[in-house]
Amino acid sequence: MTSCLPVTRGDDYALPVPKQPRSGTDAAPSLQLSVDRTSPVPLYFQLAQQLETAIEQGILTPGRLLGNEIELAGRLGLSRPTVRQAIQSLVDKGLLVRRRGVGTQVVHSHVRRPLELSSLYDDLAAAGQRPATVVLHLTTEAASPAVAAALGVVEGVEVQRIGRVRYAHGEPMALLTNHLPAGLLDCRTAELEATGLYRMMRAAGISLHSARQAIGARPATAAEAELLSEGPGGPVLTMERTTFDATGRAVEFGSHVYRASRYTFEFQLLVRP
Amino acid sequence: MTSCLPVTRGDDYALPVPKQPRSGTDAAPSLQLSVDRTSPVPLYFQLAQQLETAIEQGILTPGRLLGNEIELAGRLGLSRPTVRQAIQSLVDKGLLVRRRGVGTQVVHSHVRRPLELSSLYDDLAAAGQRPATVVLHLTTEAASPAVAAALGVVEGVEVQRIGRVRYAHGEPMALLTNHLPAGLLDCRTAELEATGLYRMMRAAGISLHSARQAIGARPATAAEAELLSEGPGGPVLTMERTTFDATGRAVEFGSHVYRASRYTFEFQLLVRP
DNA sequence: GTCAAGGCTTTGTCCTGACAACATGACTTC
DNA sequence: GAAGTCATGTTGTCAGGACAAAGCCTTGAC
Repeated sequence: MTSCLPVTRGDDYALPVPKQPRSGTDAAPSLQLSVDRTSPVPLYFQLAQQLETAIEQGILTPGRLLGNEIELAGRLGLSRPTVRQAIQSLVDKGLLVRRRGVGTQVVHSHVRRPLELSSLYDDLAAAGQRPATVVLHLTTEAASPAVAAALGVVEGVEVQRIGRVRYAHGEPMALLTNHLPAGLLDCRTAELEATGLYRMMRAAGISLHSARQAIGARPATAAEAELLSEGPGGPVLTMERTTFDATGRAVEFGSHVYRASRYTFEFQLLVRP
Repeated sequence: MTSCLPVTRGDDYALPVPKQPRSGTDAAPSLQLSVDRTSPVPLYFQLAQQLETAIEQGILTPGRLLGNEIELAGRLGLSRPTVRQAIQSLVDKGLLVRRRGVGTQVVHSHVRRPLELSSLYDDLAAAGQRPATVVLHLTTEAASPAVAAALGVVEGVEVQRIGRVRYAHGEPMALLTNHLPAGLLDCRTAELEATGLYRMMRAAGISLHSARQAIGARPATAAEAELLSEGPGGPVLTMERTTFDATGRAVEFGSHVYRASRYTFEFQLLVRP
């Protein structure tokens, strides 16, 4: 267990005016950072997590300069590449900004999390809206041309089809239709109604890697309006998504319809330099 | 200029069956990679670009294994960290997948580009749809509560307001309303009608860093329907976006309305592990 | 007073070397 | 024949050092 004390370093005892650390934004972090070398968790990851929580908790305030990398490495007993790797991971997340000749700075608020492959179930649960699900149908059928193209399978091959209504606070929010390659996931109605599809897939060892999405809008059909308790012809948000695993095989094709009056897609995104 | 020849390495002259490189997916890349040490372009970046174009052009086919990092470094006269940095940048883009003990593999098709901070103008131009713009108004006004909150300024402060109609192939596509902090950008109608707002901002040295977006839908108002040549009450897609620069200051707040019958948001996204 | 030159600080890039963790296939043993 | 074990190959992690490039501030000259 390597630890490090707060306050500044040892170059503050000589000069009367000890040469402020340059930038107007105060530096000299008074945080306690430490790494545990006996832990199997990588050192750079330990450091990154501690910095991230410090930012989240407001201990590292926006605009604040981190100490320079060399000094930080020395304080923690790490090498500079390790510290750089930790910082880089937070830069990739958009929490820090580096400027050569200046230092590394905490980004000025606002930025929270970049866009992730979100699941409606988790989003609702995180927002405290008690999600609930009713399975409308759960069948296997021959892949239509559109489904076959999305999943990258031959037309007419057997695929699993899941139809659900998702509720929040007892109100219908969305109509979810999903197609999965046959045999990929052992779906049962009880499970589908208790949790989200992505959770089930992850639990089954399917690693979600990337997805292709299209978001649009159109008037609701009569059947959709009925199921969503919406006026006929009212606008609905549509989202089509094909999800791929790490090897690039499509593992899911979803075609979802949301009540426009109750739902919007919100996300954050970063510009890569 | 360090260069490297195609074909395999020198361990193929002894054994009758030269011990295939393990995996079923063929390895032994026959690509020509080279780095120019006199160039100011970083070595890792040169390598990353060459690998990326090789993947885009299909020279590196999906599922194919890259040679291992040590050998690749040796062939190019680079060190392993440099090669790793190049590979890592492509992993971050979703083009490659690493698996410990196995190797680095080209991702299996589909994946193209992750979501970027896209500009409608550039998107249309890239799709070959000749975008055109008409400026409706270009004024400065006192910030409304909503605008002030989005831009992080005090209510009532002067802000610039831009209203535009964006056309594609002569058809109206979207109504764009943007608010900018006063004095940030010298906007002129001629420029606004010739290019996109983001291009102007980048050209003015404003670095776009991150953005917060919300996408929804609603019925069009009478005025919107008129401007968009859409039936009254027809569904429109709405997008609100606040863009931040590297220091976290809001540089733009946009409130856009798209014809749902003509436009959908399409994007790719990655899951970070 | 203004502008240019130089020095300092900090991150960016790159190298060398080493060991650990994991996946895979072949071998051995039961 | 099946299961466990070992060897091998690959990426993951980490150290320590060196120089380059860029930003910022101070100093100096005009």
